[in-house]
Amino acid sequence: MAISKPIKPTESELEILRVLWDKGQATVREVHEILGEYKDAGYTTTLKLMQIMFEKGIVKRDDSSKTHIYKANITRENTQQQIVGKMINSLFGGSSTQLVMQALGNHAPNKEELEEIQKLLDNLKKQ
Amino acid sequence: MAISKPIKPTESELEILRVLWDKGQATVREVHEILGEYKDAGYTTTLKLMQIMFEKGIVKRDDSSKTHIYKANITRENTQQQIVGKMINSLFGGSSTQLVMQALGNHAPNKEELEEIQKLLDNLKKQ
DNA sequence: TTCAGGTTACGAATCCGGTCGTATATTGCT
DNA sequence: AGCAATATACGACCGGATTCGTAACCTGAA
Repeated sequence: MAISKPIKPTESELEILRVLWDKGQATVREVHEILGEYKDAGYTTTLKLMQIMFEKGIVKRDDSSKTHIYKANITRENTQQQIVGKMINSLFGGSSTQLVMQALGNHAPNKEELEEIQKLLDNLKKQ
Repeated sequence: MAISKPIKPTESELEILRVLWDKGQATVREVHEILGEYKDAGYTTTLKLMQIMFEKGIVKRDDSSKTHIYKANITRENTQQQIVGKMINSLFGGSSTQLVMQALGNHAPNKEELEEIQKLLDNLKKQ
């Protein structure tokens, strides 16, 4: 397994990544309009952000036509793992269980989700 | 229950808070030396940070003697909740279950912890 | 009293994320 | 060709976080 550098997207970058992950790919305008539903920043702000993300290697883009098409260059799963891992260390003293208890305690899941977690738990017990 | 303002400690502030939470209280020097085990910043940097945290109300202090004694002014639990809640929304589309699966999948807990989680799960199922 | 060591206070420099204005290029239409 | 619409590129600014140098202030020991 290759060692992945500690990518640390900022808050704004995460918002953009979410759009890219959901849609698979998108132009600056598409991203900007989706973000615009709950946030108001100028178009060039979104553009600049995505350009910087490109320089950082967080996204890739197809610039063969005038309107560039962007895609995420890091996976949702990896990013989640990075961030959750760091949080477990910095906030929960390295105990994933503490985090799980917190999350379940304050955001109770529904029946189906409970089942899902139960299944995973059963699997872990077997090992 | 009083509405708690959205306190958002920075990364550095969290490091300091962790020391304060663990020890209950500490002087600037104590905090600085503990942080120094894995980080090197000048003493006055730590001091300034803690002074700013005091102004923000994140910590309180007893300045009756020359060497001030600091304590956290927000609880670990509240802070965890804040941050985990935000992460669930921004990274897991509002699904705490997704976060739980992530955490358990990548940081497998031991037997005792599994039991603990199982207990909580059973409780949630009853509701 | 005097001085050395440790402590707080404070201002300034720097860095980085986020924001935007403006210039420049490309494209399609008339 | 000329124009309007839309894109990208780029530099500048703002604010907050972080860092540190220096001054001012105790306090205990010699």
